Amino acid sequence: MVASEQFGDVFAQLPADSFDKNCPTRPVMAQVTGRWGALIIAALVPGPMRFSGLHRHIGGISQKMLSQYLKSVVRYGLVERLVEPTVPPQVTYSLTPLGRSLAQQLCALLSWFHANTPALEAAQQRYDAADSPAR
Amino acid sequence: MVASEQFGDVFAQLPADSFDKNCPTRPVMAQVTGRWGALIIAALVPGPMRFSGLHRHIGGISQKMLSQYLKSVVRYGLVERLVEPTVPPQVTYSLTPLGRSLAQQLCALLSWFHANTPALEAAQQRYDAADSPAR
DNA sequence: CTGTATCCTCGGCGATACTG
DNA sequence: CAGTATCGCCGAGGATACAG
Repeated sequence: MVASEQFGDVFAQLPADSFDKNCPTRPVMAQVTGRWGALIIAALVPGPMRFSGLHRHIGGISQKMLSQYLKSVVRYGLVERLVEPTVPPQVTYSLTPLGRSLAQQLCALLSWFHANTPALEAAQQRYDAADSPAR
Repeated sequence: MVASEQFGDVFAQLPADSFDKNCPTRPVMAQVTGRWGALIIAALVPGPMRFSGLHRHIGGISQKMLSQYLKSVVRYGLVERLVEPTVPPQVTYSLTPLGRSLAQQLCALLSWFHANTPALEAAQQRYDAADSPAR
C-alpha cells in the first residue's frame, strides 16, 4: 500500500462511507464546514460568550448568519444556550462536551491553515506565474 | 481560565487572527471547507487517482465541480496533476506532501463526524421534540 | 440586548452539450 | 478519457428594519 505508513491510525479509520452521497454526516458537515460554523465553535473555546460578544469577535458575520448558525449548533448539541431572565435579556452560549471535542479538531484545522499560509501562498504564486504570465 | 486544561497545546495555538475578516486563510478555508474540498483531499489519501476514478468515488459530484475543485487544490499546491501523454489522455492526481499533511487534519475531522453521528442525531431529535411537537 | 422578518444579490452547484 | 462552455436554479448570505 502506498502511504498508510505515514498516517498511523488516522488513515485506518478513514470512513469509507463519507463518500456515499447519502452519508448522514453530510448535513452536519455542511453546517460545520459552512462559512461560519468552524469560526463560531472556535470562538467559544476560550469560554462562554454572549451574542454580541460573538458578533464583535467574529469579523464580518451578520446578525442573521450568527443567529442562524447558532441555532444549528445548538440543535446538534454542540453548543448550549443559557438565558438569564434579566431585564435586558442576557443569553450566554457555551460549548457542550460534544462541542468541545469537535472544537479540538477544528482548532487543529485552523492552526494548520495558520501555520501553512506561507506555503499555500507561495504555491499560488508559482501556479499563477507558470500559467498565464501575460494575462 | 476555563477550559484550557483539556486542550493542551491545541488551544494554546488557537490563532486569534482567524477571526479577522481579512485573514488570508479565509479563501483557502472556503475552498477546503467547501462542499467538495475535504472529500476530494480525503479521496486521494489511499493513493493517486484518475479523474474518472474520483468522479466515481465521490458520490454526487458533477464533472464541473470536480474539475473546478481540482484546479483549486492544484493551485494551492495540495495536489499534483500528472499528465501521461498517451493517446487517450491519462491524468493522475496525487497528494503533495503539503496536501498529505492537510489530509491528516481532514481525515481526523471526517472520522470525528463518523464516530459522533449517533450523538448528533440524538441531540437533533431531542431538540426537535422539545421545540415544536405539534408542527 | 437578542434576536426575527423581509428583500435582494450573488455565486455555488447541477445538467447538459460539446471539444481535443 | 478528461475536461470546457453555457444555462439556469436555488439557497447562502448581507442590509435593513422591526419586535420582545
